[in-house]
Amino acid sequence: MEDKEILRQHIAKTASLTEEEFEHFFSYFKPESFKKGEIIINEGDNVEKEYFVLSGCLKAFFMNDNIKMHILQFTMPTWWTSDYAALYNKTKATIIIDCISDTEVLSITNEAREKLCSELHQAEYFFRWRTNKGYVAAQKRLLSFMNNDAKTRYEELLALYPALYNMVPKHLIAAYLGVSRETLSRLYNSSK
Amino acid sequence: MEDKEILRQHIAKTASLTEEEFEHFFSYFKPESFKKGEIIINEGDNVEKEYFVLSGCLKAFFMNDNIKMHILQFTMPTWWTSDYAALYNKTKATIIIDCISDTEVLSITNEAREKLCSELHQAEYFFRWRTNKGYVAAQKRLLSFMNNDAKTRYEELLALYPALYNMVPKHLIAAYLGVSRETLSRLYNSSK
DNA sequence: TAGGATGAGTGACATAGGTCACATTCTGCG
DNA sequence: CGCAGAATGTGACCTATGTCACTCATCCTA
Repeated sequence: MEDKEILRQHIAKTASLTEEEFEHFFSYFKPESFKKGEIIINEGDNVEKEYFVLSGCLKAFFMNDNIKMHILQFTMPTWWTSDYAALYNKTKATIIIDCISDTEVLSITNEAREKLCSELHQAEYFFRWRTNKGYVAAQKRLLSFMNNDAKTRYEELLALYPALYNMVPKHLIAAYLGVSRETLSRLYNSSK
Repeated sequence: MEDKEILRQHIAKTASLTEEEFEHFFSYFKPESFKKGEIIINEGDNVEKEYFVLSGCLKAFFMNDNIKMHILQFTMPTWWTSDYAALYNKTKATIIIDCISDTEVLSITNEAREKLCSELHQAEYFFRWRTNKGYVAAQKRLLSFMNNDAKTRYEELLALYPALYNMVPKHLIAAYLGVSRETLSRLYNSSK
């Protein structure tokens, strides 16, 4: 499917845009491609854009003392990502976003999004609902952290994204679940 | 300060409304009062409203098997709360919101908020940014959970909301931090 | 095609934090 | 005023998970 069509269908789930409005909406986005391993946002960067993934897979993570990696999000096609704290507050990036596989995105700058939102009420509506959903998902994950042990979280994750199991290395899954790779290895070898 | 004024100043930090627009905005809200211990949203309820706290303090929490309580949020004056998963998706409440002290709020129904947002572009803008901030805060808390031990999280919380220490019982702070009350007690008695 | 990354499994041990039991305040209200 | 429940502190013990050290398999790529 064409880039534009992927975005169109994604937007259409939330907001109603005329053909003309969508063309305007789309004109603010810029296609970009990245290679596996490439870093899109690095710690300390000024963050200017957010990204809508068309194909491939990204991860957004925090590095603790250059030792431990904590993954906030795997970003699959039709999901959005950025260091939103840095993007919204115009501070330096504290998280890193890089490519688990070759990835194509549509990017939009903070400035362009705000312009778009002020020009087009339905764009504002769309971005409000996108974040609403993200907020609910973040709360749910927080609750899962507080309430469940590592094994339950592991099973939850696989139920939600079966594709991940074969797509990303296990030590990254461990970094998402907040356990060591050794513990993760023991968990799924014990549950067979 | 009058209720209306509190809301006005809160909105003004994000959005620009004319006097007339704010009157319209405000007309959708309804003042409500609750007593300490009163339950505002209970598990299984249909959730129709969200709440803007004027005075007092609420907590939003999840009960695990009627045994363990996990607190998602303490809601202090000028913060918003609801079971947003239930409110947005029109599902039954899975979290409980009750009053830590006598509390006054302004409530707005889901329906009214949507009507308001469609009528008034700046309202849409306001609610978009409110959730943006909530999302960033939720991510930050998630990261803190993954990255820090209980003691660090405890110190973080007190640094952020010194008022909480004297306002809410310690076992509730423990339920927010995701540790047992015994552990919390040991933490701050050891750090003196 | 060999050698160095990279990913993964596993045993031994350390430790943060949970659980249980009981003692000790505090506090609101009859 | 006094007492029943909350709220809190603390000791003893348990358990999930982390850490370290080592091994083995896989897969690039020079």
